[in-house]
Amino acid sequence: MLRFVSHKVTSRVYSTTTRSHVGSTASSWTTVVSALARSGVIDALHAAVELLNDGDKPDDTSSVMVHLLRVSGNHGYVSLCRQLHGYVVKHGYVSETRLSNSLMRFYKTSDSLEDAHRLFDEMPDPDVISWNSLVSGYVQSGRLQEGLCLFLDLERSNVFPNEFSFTAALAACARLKISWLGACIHSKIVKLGMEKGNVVVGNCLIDMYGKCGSMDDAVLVFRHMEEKDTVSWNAIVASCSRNRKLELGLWFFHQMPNPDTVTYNELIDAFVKSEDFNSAFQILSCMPNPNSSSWNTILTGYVNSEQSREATLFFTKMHSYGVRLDEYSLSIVLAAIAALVVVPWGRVIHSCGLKLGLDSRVVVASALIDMYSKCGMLKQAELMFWTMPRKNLIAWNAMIYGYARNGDSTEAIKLFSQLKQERFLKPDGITFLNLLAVCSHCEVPMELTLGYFEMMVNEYGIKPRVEHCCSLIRAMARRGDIWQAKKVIQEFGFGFDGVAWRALLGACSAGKDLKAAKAVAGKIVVLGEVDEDEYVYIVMSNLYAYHEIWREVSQIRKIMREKGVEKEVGSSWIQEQNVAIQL
DNA sequence: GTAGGGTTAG
Repeated sequence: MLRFVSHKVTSRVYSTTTRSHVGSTASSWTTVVSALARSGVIDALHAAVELLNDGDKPDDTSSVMVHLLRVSGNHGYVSLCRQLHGYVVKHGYVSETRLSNSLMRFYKTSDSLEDAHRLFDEMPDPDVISWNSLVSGYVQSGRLQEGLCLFLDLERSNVFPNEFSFTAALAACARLKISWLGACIHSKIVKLGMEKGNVVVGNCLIDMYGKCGSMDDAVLVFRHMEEKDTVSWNAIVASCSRNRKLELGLWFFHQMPNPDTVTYNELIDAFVKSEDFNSAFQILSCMPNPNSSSWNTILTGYVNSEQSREATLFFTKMHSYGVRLDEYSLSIVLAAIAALVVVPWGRVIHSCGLKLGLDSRVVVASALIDMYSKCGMLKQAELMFWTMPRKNLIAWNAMIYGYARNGDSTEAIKLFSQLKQERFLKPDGITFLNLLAVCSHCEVPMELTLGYFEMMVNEYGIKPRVEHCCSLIRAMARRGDIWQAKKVIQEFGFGFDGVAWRALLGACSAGKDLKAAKAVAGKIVVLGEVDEDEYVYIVMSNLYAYHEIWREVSQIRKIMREKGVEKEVGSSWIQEQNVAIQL
């Protein structure tokens, strides 16, 4: 028995008319299907459900089911769709590829990628559409590696990939910045003669090369495209903006026939990235149809250039101008507020989110977790985290970071083990960075810390970055194991990275180990990175002062004065705070 | 009146 409860009360026109056609099944189903295609959707669904419950089976059941699934899926009738799936199984239509494809589309659009995948696995012969649907499902929900693995499975299967398969894979390569695979796919596209005659393929290639930092290749693809649409132009302007080629971007913009809002937003982004906020404002005030994104781009620019105060002022301006605030506006301004540590403002944005119905969106909720934990309000952060309806990895990472930042290693580790139990989530490089950070400045046994590091590399295949090694260095140095820490730097090939040595210097300084600090500072001098900031000078000067070697202290102060890296009032305290938190 | 794809803000 199927049960359909629509969102609104409807008349039963269709059910009565269809009832009168006793015996003429075909015509009633034709009525239903044509109604589904045009208007009167809800009535048609009611009629269809009644027909099915009456045991009235359409001749072309799979076609009718495809229609019903599409329409009820589009209208958000999730329960009805699942029941239709049951009907399909019960009446033995599951092995029909096009019907399964319809069901897959429903599952992936209703956030049940796992159900879509399960369905795919049960299909006797999936076609290229089944494959594309699943690959794009993974790519669109941000599970890029899994999407790419599936694409590679498709390549190995007996199904032949088409343009749609390649565009989905290229999108994943772009976001993961895997240019070599992107280039492989490009050559395959050329070999198959697909690079001409399909604008979307060209657009994806421009975007992929642009995101991978290969500006020249992006331009080359753009130049060779026979047909260009607005997206092609926007993609090339975006590539210029991303790769800091403001002049080139402007040049393309002036050639462009019909710029749209996205084009102008890209230009705003290009100016903001080169910290030319005045030009960005100018575009915002002159462009034809500014939207929330146009404003958000400037807001993001302020946050990224560490002008949090300006960001909050700009947000106020957005509000007073009546700009529609979306989930991104809220999450960006929350990042600014978190940096400024102003809880009352954070609360205002929280209630703003509640009012707009955006508070449970992943970006907003994660930003709230981050803001509350940066303001030391862990209980509030926890409340946000546990009440989130769908938690993605960003939310988990934000909460682990919250514990790490507040020095609660027990809770951080507990949450990490809970994350490991999650079926569809996998810790990433950021997760381990937060976890190792908490190990490095709390009383976590060294074996456990090393265990996490090895787990990251061996179990999850994550290549350690210099930041991961810095945490390990701090953890070792904290236990006085400066020379083992030094070995870590060299073992992982970060010997030429000033960041790693600075981390070690910080560790030496915390342990008041002057001898080791002198050696490490010497290394930084050799690397030629000593003039980058006053950090090395300040650490050494403080360390000499601690050991009461005043001659060296005044010597360093003299060098600092000469080089113009004068220590500002209070900056030493800030430095120490930074060393203490170091996340 | 059958199913699948791309660009911007995070």
